[in-house]
Amino acid sequence: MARTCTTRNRLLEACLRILQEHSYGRSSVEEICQAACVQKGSFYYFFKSKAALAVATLEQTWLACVPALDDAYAPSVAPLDRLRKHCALLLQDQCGLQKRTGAVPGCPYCALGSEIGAEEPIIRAKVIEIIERQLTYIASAIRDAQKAGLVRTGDPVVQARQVWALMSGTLGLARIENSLEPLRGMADGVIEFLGASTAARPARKPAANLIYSTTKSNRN
Amino acid sequence: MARTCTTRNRLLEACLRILQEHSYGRSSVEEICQAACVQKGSFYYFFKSKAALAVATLEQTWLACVPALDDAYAPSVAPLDRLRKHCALLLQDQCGLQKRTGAVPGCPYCALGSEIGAEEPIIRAKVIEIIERQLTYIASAIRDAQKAGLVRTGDPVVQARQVWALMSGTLGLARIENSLEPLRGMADGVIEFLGASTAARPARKPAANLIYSTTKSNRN
DNA sequence: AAGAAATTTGACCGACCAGTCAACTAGGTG
DNA sequence: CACCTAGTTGACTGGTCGGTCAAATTTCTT
Repeated sequence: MARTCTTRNRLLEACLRILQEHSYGRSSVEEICQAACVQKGSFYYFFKSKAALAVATLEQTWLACVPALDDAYAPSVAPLDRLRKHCALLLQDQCGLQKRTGAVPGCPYCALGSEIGAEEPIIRAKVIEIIERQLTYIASAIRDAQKAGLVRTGDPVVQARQVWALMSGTLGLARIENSLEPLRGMADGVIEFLGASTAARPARKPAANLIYSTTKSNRN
Repeated sequence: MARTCTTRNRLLEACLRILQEHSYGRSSVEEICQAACVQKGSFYYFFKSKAALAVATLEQTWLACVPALDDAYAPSVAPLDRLRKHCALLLQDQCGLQKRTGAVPGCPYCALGSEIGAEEPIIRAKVIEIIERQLTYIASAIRDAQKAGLVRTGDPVVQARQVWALMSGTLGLARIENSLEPLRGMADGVIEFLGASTAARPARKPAANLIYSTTKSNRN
């Protein structure tokens, strides 16, 4: 029971890696299989379709970055610093991916959701689900910041969606321009959007885990 | 000389229409030709490749929406109202497209740029070019708003890129969720991002032209 | 060892797709 | 009229892709 095979995980890893380089449409099952050293038949033993693999990859990618997010949004962190850390995580991750692949891939959830969400309902549903989870983090930080009187008032849920849009749009711009530059001002943009009275300087810490990176975990 | 054929324009129109419904990868030349009532051979008489058609379509789409943008950003309009009008235009346009196609397609430039910018340099270049043009409008309004003391200070170019990211991210969210709802708070979000002191109410006017709509112009 | 279950293999299929091409047509010009 | 050019046609090519399948192999269980 314990010793199950790595094939499925290799496919998930390869899928994320390839989705970061091409679009969904240009990422063929064949290519993913080759990258994972798996035969096509095995692929369809584990996944019902290409879209099903994408869904599983999105979920896995999310799970892999939860620890880093939990760390950034730890209650001991000042509310606005949580958002700063979130932005720093995104920058750091895109930076690592750029070094490895030569391209800034942006947010895989948004890329997939935007590209084929309309034609693959299961992918759209998963993307929306993950976005909702992200919004939970952001909204909670905003709520706490409001309670502490650090920012202007307003519906935290509405504001969270706008902060998310700002982040997502910035990642999109980074992807289109293939440049990390837009990401560098992202944290400040978020803070200023929230109307921080006189924001303290961000706490610069070497964050540990990356987001959106190909997972190294092997748990089945 | 004057009476040239409509084939090329029909292809541009059909291309935009189909790009609003599918992704680039799922939009086949065949399909576009059928929608335009044109044979494949004719297609390749006018365009070197599928990517070349996409580039021409982006440019044409941009040109078609310049008048509405010029109107929204007219010097006689108060700086912040220009941004409000811009947002209203986007909402109005997505609304019309939703009614016609049943889906909220988001921004075609971003969708294309994000999907295949990395693999089709000519498309990436055109998308970036159009984004730059949009930024010119936004930055100018921000500059004027700052001069009038309506908003907080800051580099207008940097702020324009962040405002653009907010708009683009909101459009992306609307596309993913297939809902106009995110767009409704977009103008307020932009204004609040800029830190408007005590912003006056937006001027609600029935704007004339749409953005991103299939062009009705027939000029060759 | 025997048998069952899980996993792997790679050939194969039908569909689709971007792009080509040589022949055809219509309209304008001299 | 002959001729030319811009535009049109649709069959065709070479390749790719998502997905299937029956058989082979490995692993687990008894």
